[in-house]
Amino acid sequence: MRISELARATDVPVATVKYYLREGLVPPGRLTSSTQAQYDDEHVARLRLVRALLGPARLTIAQVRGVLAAVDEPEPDLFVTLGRAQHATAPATEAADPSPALALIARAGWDVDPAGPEVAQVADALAALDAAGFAMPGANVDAYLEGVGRIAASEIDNLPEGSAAEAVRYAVLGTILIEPLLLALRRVAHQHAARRRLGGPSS
Amino acid sequence: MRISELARATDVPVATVKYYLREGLVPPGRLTSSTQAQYDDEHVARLRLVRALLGPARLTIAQVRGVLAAVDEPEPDLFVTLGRAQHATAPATEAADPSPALALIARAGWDVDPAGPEVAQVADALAALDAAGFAMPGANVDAYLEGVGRIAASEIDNLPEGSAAEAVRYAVLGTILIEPLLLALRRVAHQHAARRRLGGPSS
DNA sequence: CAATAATGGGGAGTTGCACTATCCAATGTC
DNA sequence: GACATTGGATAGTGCAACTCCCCATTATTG
Repeated sequence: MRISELARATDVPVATVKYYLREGLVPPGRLTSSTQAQYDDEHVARLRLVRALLGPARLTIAQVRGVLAAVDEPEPDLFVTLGRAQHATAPATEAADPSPALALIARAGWDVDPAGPEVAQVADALAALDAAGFAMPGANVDAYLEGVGRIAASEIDNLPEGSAAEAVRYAVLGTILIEPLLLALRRVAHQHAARRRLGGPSS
Repeated sequence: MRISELARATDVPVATVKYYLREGLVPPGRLTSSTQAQYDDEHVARLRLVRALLGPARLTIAQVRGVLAAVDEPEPDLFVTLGRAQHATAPATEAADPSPALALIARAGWDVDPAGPEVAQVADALAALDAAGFAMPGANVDAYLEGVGRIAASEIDNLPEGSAAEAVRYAVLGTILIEPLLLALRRVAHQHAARRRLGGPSS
C-alpha cells in the first residue's frame, strides 16, 4: 500500500506519518521508484502502536523511540531489555532520597536492585506525595503492595512462552499500555467501594 | 510573608507564582497596600500541591483548576465532589464502545454508574489496547480486578472520618497523587516477579 | 499522450502549553 | 531621599508534536 492508504488505514494524517518516518518511529517503506514506496500490514501495526504510546500512554517521541528500540532489539535477555525500556520511559528523576522507597520494598519482601531506576521512581513518587503535604494513610500501604504484587505476579506468570522476542514485546508493551487501564479501573473500583460505604445512589 | 519569601519557601520562581495567581490556582494574598500582599502557610501548602499536580501527576493548568475547585468546594456530598474531580482530570474521551468495559465491570461484580466518566475511561483504555494490537492475556484480567479492587477498597475504608471537607480532600488528592506511586510500585514488583520466574541476577 | 493527481523528501511554519521576562507606577526599606 | 521590591499586566520564550508547503519525479486518467 502507498502512504496515503497507510494513513487512511490508521486514521493518521499523511503529514504525521511522514513526520514519524523522519523521526524513525516507523521504518521506511520499500521504495519502488523515487516517488513511490510500498507499506504493509506491519507498518500499519507499528503505526497504531506508536499512536497508542504517544496518546493514552502519554510518552514523548524520544521515549517512544527508546521503547521501540527495546522491542525491536533481538536481545535474548528479557531482563536487560525490560530494563532498557524502563529507562526509556522513566522521566528524568532528580534523585530523591531512596530510603523510604527501600523501606516500602523491604516491607513487601521484594528482591530487587536497590539502585535501579524502578526504585528511584518509587522514591520520586513518595517525595512528591510528601512535598504536596499528602500523608498516605498507613493502612493503605499494605493494600498497595498486595494489590500491585498480585497484578505484577500474574503478568509475569502469563508472559508468552514462545519466542523471547514475543515475551519482550509483551513485557514492554504490557507494562506501558496497561497503565491507563489500571488507573481507570481503580477509579471505577473507588466508585463501587464508595457506594458501599457511603451509600451513594444505587444503579 | 511576601511573594518573594513564598517563592523561596516553595522553590518556585516568583514569575511562576504570579502566573499561578493569575490563573487562579493560588488564592491572592491579603493586600496591605497597592504593592504589597501577605501570604501564609496555606499559600505555601497550596503552591506545593499545585506543583505536585502539575509535575508528577501531569495535569494541565485547566485540570488543576478543576481539581482545586472540587477540593475547595464545601460540597457535603462526597460522591458529587469526587465525580466533579474525576471529570476535571478526565482527558477528552472520544466515546469508545462501552460494552467491553461493562463486561469487565460485571465480571468484577462492581456496582457503578454505567454511563459515568469512569466507565468511559476504562472503555477508552481497552479501545487503545485493541487499537495498538495488544491482546491482554485473559488470565491477567482477574488479577487486575482483584488487585485494583483491593487497593480501592482499602482507600475508601481509610478515608478520614472527621470533616467532609477533609474526606473530600483525601479522596480527590489520593486518587490523583497516588497514581505515580502505584505505577512505580508495579514496575518494582515486575522486577521481583521476573527474577523469581526467570532467574535474573539476585541482589 | 497530455493533463492531472499523488508521492517521497525536506524545510519552514503553526499550535498549545507552561512558563519567563520586562515594564511600570506605587511602596517599602535603609 | 536613594534604591530595591511589589502587584499587576503584557508580551515573549522554549519545547513538543504536529502541519503546511514546495519541488522534482512518477503514476494515473481521460
